[in-house]
Amino acid sequence: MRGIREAKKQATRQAIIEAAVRLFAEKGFEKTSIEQIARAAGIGKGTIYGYFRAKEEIFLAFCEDEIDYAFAALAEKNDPEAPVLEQLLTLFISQFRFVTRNQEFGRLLMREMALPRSTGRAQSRELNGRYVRGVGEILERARGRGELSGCFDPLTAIGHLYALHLLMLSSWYSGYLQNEAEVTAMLRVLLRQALAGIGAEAEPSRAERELLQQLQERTLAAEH
Amino acid sequence: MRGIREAKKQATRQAIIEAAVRLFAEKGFEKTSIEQIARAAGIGKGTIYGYFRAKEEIFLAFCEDEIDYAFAALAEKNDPEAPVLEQLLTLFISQFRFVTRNQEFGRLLMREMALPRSTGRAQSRELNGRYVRGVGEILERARGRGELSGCFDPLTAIGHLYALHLLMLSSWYSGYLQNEAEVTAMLRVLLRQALAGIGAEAEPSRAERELLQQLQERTLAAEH
DNA sequence: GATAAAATTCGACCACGTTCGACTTTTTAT
DNA sequence: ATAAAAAGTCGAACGTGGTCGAATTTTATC
Repeated sequence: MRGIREAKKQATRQAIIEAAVRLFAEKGFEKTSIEQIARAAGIGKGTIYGYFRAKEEIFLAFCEDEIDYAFAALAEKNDPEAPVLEQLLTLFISQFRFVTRNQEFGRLLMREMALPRSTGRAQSRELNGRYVRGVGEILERARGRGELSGCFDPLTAIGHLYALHLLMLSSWYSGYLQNEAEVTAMLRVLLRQALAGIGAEAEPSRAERELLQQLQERTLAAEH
Repeated sequence: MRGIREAKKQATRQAIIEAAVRLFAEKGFEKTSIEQIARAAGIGKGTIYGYFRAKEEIFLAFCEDEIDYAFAALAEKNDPEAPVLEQLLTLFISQFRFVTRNQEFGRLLMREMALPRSTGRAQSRELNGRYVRGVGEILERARGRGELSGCFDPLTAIGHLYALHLLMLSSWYSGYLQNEAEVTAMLRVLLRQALAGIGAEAEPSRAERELLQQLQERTLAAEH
């Protein structure tokens, strides 16, 4: 019976994650102690470190699961034949919602994903890679049906789009964009512009101009 | 004499920063304890918290000073009549060098700037704002001398460029870009494309294609 | 100059994340 | 079946960042 250990181990691991997530959601990440998690999971404090190297890792493990789920849900919701702009918007907004459902969770996750410490690089790249490939597929399909002019470089195109995704999250966390409506409007403009560079058409609009004006004041004003 | 306090206060503050920076550079941020900083600054542990609310804040105060200096140095080095692409590159690379001179410093700083906790928003916006305005000025000058077609929106243009700056740093910390040469080459391509969208011309190249190919493998490959 | 009020300093203290090594349970080898 | 090895468990102990209140120094008032 080689399996007794394996089975227990997975069960314990899951128990830790579940206890942790429940407590994190209740009281926040920083206000939840390792000891409380251990108690809630019915194990000793030190045992946790046999499963996770640090408190943060428990949280990231949970995020990985959540992201799996979110991507699956997205794939179901997304119409692979919709205009490329709409598909990208769906992807970005879904990421936005995930990240902002709990602000603290999202910040920790994004910090680890976008600016990982050297020990977290592999994890970061795995998560980023999934995202990047998601964007790539959308672009590839759009090219396949002629929506994008053929002469674009997939890597740099993805780069631009990924950059906008970072910009969106950063703007949200810095307070430049304050709600989903603003985020959506801003993304629409920026994505359209980026796609124009890639090889779709872009036109300005009216309500958007107003938002831009408003944001301009919020962003460019010097503080002193 | 109302000044005795003020003078001492500034001196102590500076002493803390200097001691902290020296120790951070010697042993790293996390390996340096508050008590060690206090000892090195010749004061008690608790006193530090009269000047800074958290360990991290000591470091950020130092960064602000450094950034002042870096921007001043940049303004001196930068040729305001050079092609817009070169000016942007100078700015981005200077940021890159600052941030990567000490990897750990840079990561902490960028995390605080790009994804601030709510208490750090003001600080984040102040630092970001400086950067954003720097980009804006470069664009404005370029437009003034006709290098950019007049019909671009300054805010979204800055958005795209700022996004690329985030992308660059994230790619470096995730290990996708591994040295300054790669960063420079990649930035050149992406900036040129972004500027084309804004209203300059862009053409591909040869050596760049090779790098892109190489990066594509590094970035898009699925891990399993 | 004396005294009250306010600001500042300090290290003992607290709670926490992480490490350690003694102990228990499971696996492997004979 | 049994012993040795390996893997896993545990809470005491350690070092840390941050708090607190008593003590000290500076400022304000007369």
